[in-house]
Amino acid sequence: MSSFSIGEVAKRAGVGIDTVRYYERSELLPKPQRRSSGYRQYDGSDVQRLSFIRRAKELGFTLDEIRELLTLSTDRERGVRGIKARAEARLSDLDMRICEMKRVRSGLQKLIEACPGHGKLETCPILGALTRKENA
Amino acid sequence: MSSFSIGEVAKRAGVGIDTVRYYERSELLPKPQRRSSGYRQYDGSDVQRLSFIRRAKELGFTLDEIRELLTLSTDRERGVRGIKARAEARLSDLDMRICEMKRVRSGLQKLIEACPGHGKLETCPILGALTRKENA
DNA sequence: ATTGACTCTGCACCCTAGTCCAGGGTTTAG
DNA sequence: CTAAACCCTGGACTAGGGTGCAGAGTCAAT
Repeated sequence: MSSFSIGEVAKRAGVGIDTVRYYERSELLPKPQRRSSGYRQYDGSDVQRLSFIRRAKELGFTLDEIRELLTLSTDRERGVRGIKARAEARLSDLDMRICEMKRVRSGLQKLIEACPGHGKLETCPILGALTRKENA
Repeated sequence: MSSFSIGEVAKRAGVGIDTVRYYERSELLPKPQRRSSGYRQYDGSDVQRLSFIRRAKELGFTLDEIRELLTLSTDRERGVRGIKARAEARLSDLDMRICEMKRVRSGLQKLIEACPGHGKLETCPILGALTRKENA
């Protein structure tokens, strides 16, 4: 039916041309047909796959993880279970990172609250916290 | 008084030897004295500075930001005010990132909740969300 | 004196996820 | 026919924060 050049498929999926070629090299996208001229030829399923990758990236999956998701998405046996498991792993990873960032945030907040914002350097608690000896 | 070799100063500050040399190249650490043999010679203040860097990194400052903090920490005029301002900028950056991660998290969570974890691939909402056409 | 641990330099390399370039060839509109 | 716009390849380059290596010199203990 309809076939697209690399520029078209890139535009439809909302990624760069170089990105499409990069994904091909990285085996995230199957090697496409070529015209006699050597031009790559794509179809709707490639647009879908590229969009899949883009959206998964927005959810914070790495390209490695996405490669796995793509494999699972064609695996009738382990498919749905596997995908849910990946998503859950991704969720708990996210939770850990959020938690860690909150911890850092509150430490920093306390220091800021304690800092008068003027006066001698010696009185700055932020500097103090960074300078103080280990486990003081 | 007491002087340390690069290996000692690295161990005391909890960083790698190569990292110490890298920080010297990057002008985060002043060029140390050398013995006649060419060996670098450090003292307590270097350990402190390295520890400062390590802790600031744990708070999520980049090496560039740390370079700034170190400059400010010796600037009598703009010192405390400047440092507080950097810390505040860092805090709001942190807030933004936490917020974004929470947004992603809740999107993922919804998909997981909707996923039965078994059955046909076509029924998997996670896959569905990734596959579905833009803004559907 | 010898062994083993340590240090020196300069350079290359790792990761991720692309981006950019040169120097060609191709397609399409006018 | 020609020019613009597109595409091809291989390779270099980016940022950030280091790590590793080779080949040579040095230090401390026995």
